[in-house]
Amino acid sequence: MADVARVAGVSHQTVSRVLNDSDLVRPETRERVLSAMRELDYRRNSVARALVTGRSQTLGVVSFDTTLYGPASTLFGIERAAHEEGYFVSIVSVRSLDRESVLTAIDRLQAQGVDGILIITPHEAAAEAVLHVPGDMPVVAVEAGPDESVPVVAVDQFAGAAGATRHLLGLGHRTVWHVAGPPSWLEARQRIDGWRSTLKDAGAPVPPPVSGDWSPRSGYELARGLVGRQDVTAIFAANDQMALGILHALHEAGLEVPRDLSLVGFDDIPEAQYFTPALTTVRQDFNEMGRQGLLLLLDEMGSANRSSARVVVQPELVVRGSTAAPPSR
Amino acid sequence: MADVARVAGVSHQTVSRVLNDSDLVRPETRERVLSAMRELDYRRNSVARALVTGRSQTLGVVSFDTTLYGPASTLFGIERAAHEEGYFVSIVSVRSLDRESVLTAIDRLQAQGVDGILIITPHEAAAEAVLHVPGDMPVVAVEAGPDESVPVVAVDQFAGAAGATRHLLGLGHRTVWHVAGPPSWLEARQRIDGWRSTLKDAGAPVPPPVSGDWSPRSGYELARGLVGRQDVTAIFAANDQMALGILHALHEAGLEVPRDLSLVGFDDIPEAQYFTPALTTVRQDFNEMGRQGLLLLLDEMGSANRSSARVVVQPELVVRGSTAAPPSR
DNA sequence: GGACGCGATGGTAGCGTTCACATTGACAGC
DNA sequence: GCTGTCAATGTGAACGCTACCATCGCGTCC
Repeated sequence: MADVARVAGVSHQTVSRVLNDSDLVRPETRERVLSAMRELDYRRNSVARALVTGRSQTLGVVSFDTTLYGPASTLFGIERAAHEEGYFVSIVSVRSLDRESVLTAIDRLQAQGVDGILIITPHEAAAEAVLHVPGDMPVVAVEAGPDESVPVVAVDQFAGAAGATRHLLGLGHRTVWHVAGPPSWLEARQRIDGWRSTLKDAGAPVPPPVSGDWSPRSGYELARGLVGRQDVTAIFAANDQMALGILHALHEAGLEVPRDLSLVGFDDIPEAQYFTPALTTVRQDFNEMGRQGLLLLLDEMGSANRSSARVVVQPELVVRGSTAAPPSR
Repeated sequence: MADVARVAGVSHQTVSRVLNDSDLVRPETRERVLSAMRELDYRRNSVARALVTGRSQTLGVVSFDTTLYGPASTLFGIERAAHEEGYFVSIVSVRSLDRESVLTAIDRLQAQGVDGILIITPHEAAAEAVLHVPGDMPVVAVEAGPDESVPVVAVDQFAGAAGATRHLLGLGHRTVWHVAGPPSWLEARQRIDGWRSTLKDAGAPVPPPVSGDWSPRSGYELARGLVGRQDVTAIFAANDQMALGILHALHEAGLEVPRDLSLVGFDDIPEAQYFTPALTTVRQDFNEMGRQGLLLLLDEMGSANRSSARVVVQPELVVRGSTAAPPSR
C-alpha cells in the first residue's frame, strides 16, 4: 500500500480511501491511484483489514459430515448467497452429532474469527448446542432448531408430511404406514407429527411408526418387516433414500408399486424421478433454505441483538408414479 | 494478551511462547500463564497472528456447485484431513465451469489470504485454469488435472473403465456400449479411453459412445435411443446416476436387467446397492482422494517449489445384480 | 574468579490496514 | 480582506500478535 501511495504520489490514507470507495477522493486522484495499483499488481491484504476492523468477512458453516443430499445442497445455497453478499465461507464438518462435537466445531470457527455462524445439522444435539453459543456470536440454525432464542430457517416438515399423508388417504388408502427417520433428528419428529396428526384428523388408524437411519439399507430392512402384512397398502418414507430401499425390498418380495402398494418419499433428490417407478415425493428447496439462512444471519449481524426470527419454507408435493389407489379386495 | 501477561506476572512475550508451545518456558511459569488464560477466558486472535506470520492456516477449496456425489464426498474428505492437520477450510463454489469462473474463484481465495488451494472441478476448463495460478500459490488438482506442472490426485479412471468393460466381456458379451459423460470432463474422456482400449484389445467391435451430462435424465433419454437395437446386450454407464436413468428406460421398454441386458455404472453412490436390480459399478474412494489431495498440498506448501507429483487412487469393481451373461439367441 | 554458554525472560519493532483527527486550499459571505 | 465552511488530503496511532535481539542469572570450565 505504501508503494502504491508512493507511485501515485499520495498518502497511504488516500489509497485506503480509494480502496473503500470513499467519495472524498477527486476523480483524477482516484484514477492515478487505480493505475498505480494496476501497475504494481497490488491487492489489499484482507487479513490486516480484518485485524483493524474486527470483521473478517467470513462466515462459518457447521455441517454434518455426510453426503445426504439435503445438507450438501444447503451448503451450496449458503455459499452462493454469501458470495453475492461479499462474504467468504468457512466450513467445519462434524463427524458425530453429539453436543460436544458441535460445540467444538463452533469453537473452532470462533477461533478462526468468523463474523457469524450457520448450523445445518438438523439434530437435537445440534439444536441444543446452539443454545450454548456465546451471546455475542450471531448464529442461525438451518433446517431445524430449537424454538426460542435462535433464528431458524426450516422447511415446514409438518405440512410436508401432512400433504403426503393426505395424498395417500385421498387415493382411498385406509391408512398410511410411516418409515421414519431417527427420532433424534428434529425433522424426523416433525414428519412423524404431521403424519400422525393427519391420520387422526381423518379418523384413520395410526400404525406404529418404524425408524430407520435415512439410509437405503435401513429402508430395505424395515420394509422387509412390512411386506408380509395384508393391511399395508401405503407407505410414507421420511426420505427418498429410504424409499429407494423400500422399493428394492418390495420388488424382491414380488410386489408391484403402485399396483400393490403406494409409496411416497421426502426430499425429491435428483434421482427420485428415475426410480422404478418414478417416486412421488415431497420437495424441499434446500438451496433456498441456505439462502434464507444466510440472509437471516446477515440481518442478525446487522442488528447486534439476537432475534428469534423464524423463516419457514413451504415444501411441495410432487406426484409421480409410485402412488395409486389401493388394490381392491 | 496483555491482560493475561499482567495476571500471570510475565511479559506478553512469554504468553506468546506458551501459546506456541515453546520449550523455553519453565513448567511453573507455563502453568501460571495457562491458569491466567483460563481465568480471563482468553483466546488467541488468529487474525493478528496471520498478519504477522503471513500464514492464515486456511486452505481454499474450489468446488463445482453441484450435488454430484463425488465432489461432495471429496470436499468432506478434504475438510476432515485439513482439520486433523490444523487447517481451516474455506470454500468457493463455481456455478459454471468456464475458465473465467475458475480463475475468479481462485482470485477470491487469494484475496482472502489462503495458504494453498485445492481444486475439485474435474473439467478441462478447470484444469487449464490451474496452469494460470500464480507460481507462489500452492495448488493441487483433485480428481483430475493437467499432466504437467501441477500436482494431481486422481482415481485411475482408465483402469476403472477397463475393469468394467472386461467384466462385461468376460460374461460373454460380444461388445459393450458406453453412455459417456460430457467430453469436456477429463474423467469422462479417460473412461472412454479405458473402455475403447479394452474393447480393441479384446478384438471386440467399438460402438460409437453416446454422451450425457451425468444426470439421470440424460441416461434415460440416451437409453431410449438404444433399447430398440438387438445388438445392445451390455451398457457401461459413466456414472451411477445415468445408470439409474438407463435402468428406468429399460424397465419402461419391458427389458429386464440383467436377463435381457447388463449394466455397469461408475462411482458406487450409496444408493447404487438399492437400485432395482442392485447396480454393478466401479467404486471410487472420494474421501481418500480428498485426503490424499490435502496431504499433497501440505507437501507442496512445505517444499516451496511446485512439484508435479501424481497420486493415483485405484478404483474397485463392485459386482452386484445388474450384470449377467448375454441372452442366448 | 573471570569468561563463557545457556536456559529463561523481557523489550521493541513491525506486519498492512483503518480510524480519528489535523491540515491545507479554495471559495462564499459579509 | 477576514472568517467560516467544506472538500480533499495527510499524519500518527492502534489493532493483537510474533520475530528479533537484548538481558539476566546461574552453573561450568579452566
